[in-house]
Order: sequence, then structure tokens, then C-alpha cells
Amino acid sequence: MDVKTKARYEVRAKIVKALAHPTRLFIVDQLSNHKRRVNELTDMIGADGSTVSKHLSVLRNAGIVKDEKIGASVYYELTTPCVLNFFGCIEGVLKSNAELHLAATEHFEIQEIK
Amino acid sequence: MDVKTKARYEVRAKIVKALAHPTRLFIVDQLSNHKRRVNELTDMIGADGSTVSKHLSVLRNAGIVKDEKIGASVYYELTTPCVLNFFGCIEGVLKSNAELHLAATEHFEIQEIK
DNA sequence: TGTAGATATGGCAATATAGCCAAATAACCA
DNA sequence: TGGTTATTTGGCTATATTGCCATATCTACA
Repeated sequence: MDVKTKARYEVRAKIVKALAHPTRLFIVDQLSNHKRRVNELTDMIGADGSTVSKHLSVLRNAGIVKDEKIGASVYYELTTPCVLNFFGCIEGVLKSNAELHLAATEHFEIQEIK
Repeated sequence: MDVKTKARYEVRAKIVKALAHPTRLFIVDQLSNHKRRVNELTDMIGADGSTVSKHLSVLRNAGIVKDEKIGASVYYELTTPCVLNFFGCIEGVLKSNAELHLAATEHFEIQEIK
């Protein structure tokens, strides 16, 4: 893999990596409809404020969310609704996994009966 | 976030995490058209065979690829073409990042001229 | 059977990530 | 100004991930 190709995949991996955490997926999901204050997100998540703040900065560095300061609060919103497509993609994989698992289970049962 | 919701996001994060590496994105891309032998992938990637094998097992554990042994070789293929949608999603974020960056640059230049 | 080729696994060191606490910064208001 | 709230940052430890080497496993085939 040449240097240029490698760089290409690294840029893309950075974005995927930013989404690769349950809390950050939750945040993206919550931002799909409304802007939210850090505070609101912290309450929903139930983690330390500093932890949530760091997750938000990972998302911001990847360009997935942007922030806007209003008064003492900081509001976060999705940079582009595109990311929501990720959820559809994930569901697709989950669905196919479920089907495979079901098939495997059925196969196992048939073997048991034999 | 209650236990059930948390579990829900953890399952999804596991799949995203499996894709969150440049080499693994490359592999998925390569598998989008053909099945490939481990050997072929190793040659294309230019890493140690054991390294590639471990990346493949990460993808397999997440249900993203499946393997089939034919003779002495193991062929890998995508479990579902769904994952290819990920690339479209990523490009969407990259595009929006590029636009933001452009806008930020323009804004900076205007300020400089003032 | 023995040897070669293809793949997977165990183990290890380097590095990255996560989450908490404490402290810094910023905005608001009495 | 001083206190209060909202958010971020620094620092630390625990844990996870990566990638290489050496080694094991499996298949083919001489």
C-alpha cells in the first residue's frame, strides 16, 4: 500500500474511530434532532462532565459536530446529517449477524437431533 | 442512560470499532468486489501476515466478514454489502469538513485584509 | 512420511484510549 | 467584586490496541 493510499485510509479511519465508542454514538443520536447543551448530554449519559466534554472534543476534532457558545452554555450540533447514515449501516450489519446466528443455531439443533 | 440503552450502544460501537482502523477499512474496500485470500491481502497491505490475520479476525468477530477455507488458502468476503455504505457516510463527513475548512480559510483572509 | 506454503495464535513491548478528580477558564448575576 | 454555574484542561491510572516475532496448525504434494 503506497504512502498516498495509506494516508487516504488514515483520514477515513480517523472519522470512524471518532464514532467508535458507545457514548459518542449516543451523543450523535441525541444530536440528530436537536442541538444540545453539554449539561443536557451529561445528565442523559450519567458520566462525569469532564468525560463528556472529552468525548465531544473527539467528535469535534473529527468534524462530526460543531459547537456554539451561547451565554455560559455551549451547544453542540451535527456538522452534517450524513453521519446519521452510519446508524443505518450498523443496523444492516446487525441484521445480517442475527440471521447468520439464527442459521448457525438451527444448524446446531439439527445436528443435535441426529 | 439505563442499562438496556447502554447495551444497545455497546453492540453498535463494537461494529464501528472493528472498522476503525485504516488497514481494516482497506480490507473491506478490497473485499467489496472479490473474495480474497489472506495472502493477496497481505501482499497489498505490505504488513506481516500475522498482523493481517489479526485484523481479519477483528472483522470476523464483528460479523463484517466471513471466511471459507479452500485447500490451503482461506478466502474472506463481506458478510453483507451493507458495510460499503460506510464509505459513502465517511465521504459525506469529509466533504462537509472540507467545506467548513474552506469557509474558515476565506473568513480568515477577509479578516487579514481589514 | 517429510517438506513447503498458507494461516492462525501466543507473547511481548510500545502506544493509545477512557474515565475520574482537581484545577483552570469563562459567563452570569447579586 | 465575589460567588455560582458551565465547560474545558491537566494529570493520573487502568485498560485496550497494535504490530512484530516465534511458533503452532493445517494442507498439499513429492
